[in-house]
Amino acid sequence: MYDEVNGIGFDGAPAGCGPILPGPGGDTKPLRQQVFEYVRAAGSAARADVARALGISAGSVTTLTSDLIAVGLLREVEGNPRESRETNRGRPPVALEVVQEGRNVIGIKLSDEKHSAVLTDFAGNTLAEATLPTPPIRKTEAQILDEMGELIHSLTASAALPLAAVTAVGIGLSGLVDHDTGNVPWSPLLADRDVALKSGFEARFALPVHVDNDANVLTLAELWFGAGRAMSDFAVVTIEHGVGMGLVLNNRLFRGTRGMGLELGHMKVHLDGALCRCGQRGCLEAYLADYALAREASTALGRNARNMQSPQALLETLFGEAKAGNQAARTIFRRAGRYLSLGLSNVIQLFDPELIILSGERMRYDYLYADEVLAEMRGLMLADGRVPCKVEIHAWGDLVWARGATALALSAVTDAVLG
Amino acid sequence: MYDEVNGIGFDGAPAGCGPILPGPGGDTKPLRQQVFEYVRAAGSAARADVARALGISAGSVTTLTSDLIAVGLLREVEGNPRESRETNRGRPPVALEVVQEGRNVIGIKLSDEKHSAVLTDFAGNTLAEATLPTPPIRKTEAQILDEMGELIHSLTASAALPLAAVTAVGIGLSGLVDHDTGNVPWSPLLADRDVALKSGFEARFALPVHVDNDANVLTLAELWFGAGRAMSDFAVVTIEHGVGMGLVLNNRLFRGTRGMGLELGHMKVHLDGALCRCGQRGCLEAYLADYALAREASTALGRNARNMQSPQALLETLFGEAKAGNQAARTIFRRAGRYLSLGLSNVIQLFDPELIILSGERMRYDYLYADEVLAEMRGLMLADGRVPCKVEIHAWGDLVWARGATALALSAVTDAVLG
DNA sequence: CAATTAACTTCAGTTGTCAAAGTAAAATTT
DNA sequence: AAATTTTACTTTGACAACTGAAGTTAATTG
Repeated sequence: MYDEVNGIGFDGAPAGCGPILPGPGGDTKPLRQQVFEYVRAAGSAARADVARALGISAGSVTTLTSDLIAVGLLREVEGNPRESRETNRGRPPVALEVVQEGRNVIGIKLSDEKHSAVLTDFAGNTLAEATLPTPPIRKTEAQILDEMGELIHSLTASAALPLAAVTAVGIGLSGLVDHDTGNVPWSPLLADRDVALKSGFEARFALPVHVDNDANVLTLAELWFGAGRAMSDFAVVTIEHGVGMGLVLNNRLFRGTRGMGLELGHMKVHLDGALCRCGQRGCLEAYLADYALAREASTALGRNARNMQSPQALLETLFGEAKAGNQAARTIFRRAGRYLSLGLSNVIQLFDPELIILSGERMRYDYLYADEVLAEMRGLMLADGRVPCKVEIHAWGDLVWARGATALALSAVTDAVLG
Repeated sequence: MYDEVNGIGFDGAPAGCGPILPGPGGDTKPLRQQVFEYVRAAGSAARADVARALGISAGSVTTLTSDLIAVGLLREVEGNPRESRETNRGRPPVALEVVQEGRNVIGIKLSDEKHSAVLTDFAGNTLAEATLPTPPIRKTEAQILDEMGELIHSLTASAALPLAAVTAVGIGLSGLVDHDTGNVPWSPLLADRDVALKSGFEARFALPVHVDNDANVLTLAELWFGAGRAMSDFAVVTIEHGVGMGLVLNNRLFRGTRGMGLELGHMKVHLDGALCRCGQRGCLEAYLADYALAREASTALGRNARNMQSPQALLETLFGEAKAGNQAARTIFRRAGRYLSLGLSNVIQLFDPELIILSGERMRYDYLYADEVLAEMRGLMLADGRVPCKVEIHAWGDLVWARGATALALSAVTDAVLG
């Protein structure tokens, strides 16, 4: 267990030095795809803009775009050229845009009380939205597939599109989700373990599907449609029934090296601390998630186990009491806030992102994100010589999560069509 | 502070969707450099090996290698072809190797009691080693430069090389180090803040220099010369005077998005916990670093402030007592061990690496890495559906850290020569 | 109106890469 | 000993991607 100083591996065989890289080099996207993605990201862009942005010659852009136009992926925009440009001189640019018709995708966010879904076109425009209330019980794979079937049906109906017009589907749900295989080893929404959601879905609907953790899906929403679009590195922290996290490194979603990291909710913040629903002690979630607050609430509000309300309602009551000045209730939120500060400071200390986005329904309890909490968070960091990390609160609803799930499908379809 | 559901940015202007990527696309190294680096990584390799490994045609390899040979970066190896191959048939391969002469680099690891340095050639072979004892006091920039001057002199002298034969220098030291600018906002080794070490060094020695945090430098040692060579993602945790961490993601050192992340030592593991030398409370370091153990040691051993030994000696005494069965001493190590478990489980929970390497002088106190600690660490993780992360102990000496610093210089020189 | 400016197109030329054919050097078989 | 097989390497022609320069188009400006 204990290697000597200058042990094996450093002065052993003269087998060269430097990292041993596997297979062929990096994964740069082909220029054709870069052009397409630039145009989609910009909404619309002239060929000259593309050339400048990607640093390639104007000639190349002509070749690439004429190909993309021929294949029906891009088209020239009629009218209003040179809309908001500083100079009005010279030949007016011809804007290009994505042909959004024909390739539509669906994004679904599964929750315990209601599911949400969005249908968008290939340019990311929302065509239809749908929600479906659902009993807050753990479900079988068949039940979840039924519910998703309903959502898909109501989306296609309200957009007046046949199912065949949908190219791919993205799904986000909480729990441990293996994005690569589409398996769900464990989820609070599902009664069974190790559900092969991807293959089950594809067998049922004959549609390619991509599954991911809900925190990742929300992070994609920020990366594709929100504040993260212009930012190469940021973190998203969600507080809902549990505590989740998503991370973007170098403009790409980081999923952990083996596909399932970033379990912020189960980061330990106290040795032998509060009991978490995962069975361990001292998890951040055990101080912050709604069940953690709820179990303290029943003590603070003097309610016994018999006249128990739903955790949801209990929290609302607790929040009301705290607002009204109930000291016991206040301290519950106060402590949760301090643990949130601690968790966030650890995220910054370890990942050093440009921005942290706080999200989730629970962010409505403003005790949690009071300026006090943010100040405390900054106090818990080594500030030496670093620009303080920005923090934003985005208490967006489930439809934004569903939107993020479309990004999952959108990028997969893009890769498939342009690869 | 509170944005409405479906707030700004998600349904605002129709400005397209998807990440807005900056400048031109990804950073794939040119094939010529890939060939060179493959040969260096392999120690020596035939053209056919290169073709197979990089997945390019034999013709391309001929072109690229003949160019690299012409420029004097590679050469054919005389004699012993086909050394250890399964088949002996066919035309024997001609091995290629890096021309190691002519481009030498120096790596320096600065510490508080002794500095270490290594001189290597362009193939990473050690040509000379040097160490320099130094008083354990904070020094000015001039003093540190003087000391490095001594090291450089003794290295070049013992390798019988002129200073002009050294192409670049890498330096690793503890503290906050900005790798990009070469500034040191704070270091326990330096009396001043915001020392511009890179520019000071280059002004004095007229040699390009690259500075980094010592944990990063050790991580590079593992990536270039050690266990991490064949691994794309791993973490290194060091316990010395403080607690440090390095992380490799996708075969590359991850420095945090703004160049200074990964402060594992100041990850908070306890709200309002033990006082850390950074002035805050509850840092991991405050339970694990030698000063943390030392301050408990003086209590446990019944020594008062007057007959204080050096922290180093105090720790040795404490370790001896614990080995001998002193319960108070044992509990000190025991608790430190539990906090180590906690810190490691958090690293795994967040980054999900393939391997964690524990390193640093303090790893000799086997209480810290007893199987008990590792078992405890595993107990603190969500194990669901994941392969447990391997843990290795590498208690290597400072010369290995210095070796890692050469990697800093080596990769910079390689990029410069082959870009 | 011509001059200017900027967007876009065309096209010859360079570069990087491959596939296939050819050459080289060994072991193995006949 | 000669022929065959096997593997390594080189050469060559072809192709695709991209550039840079020249040319075309479409607007504004004076």
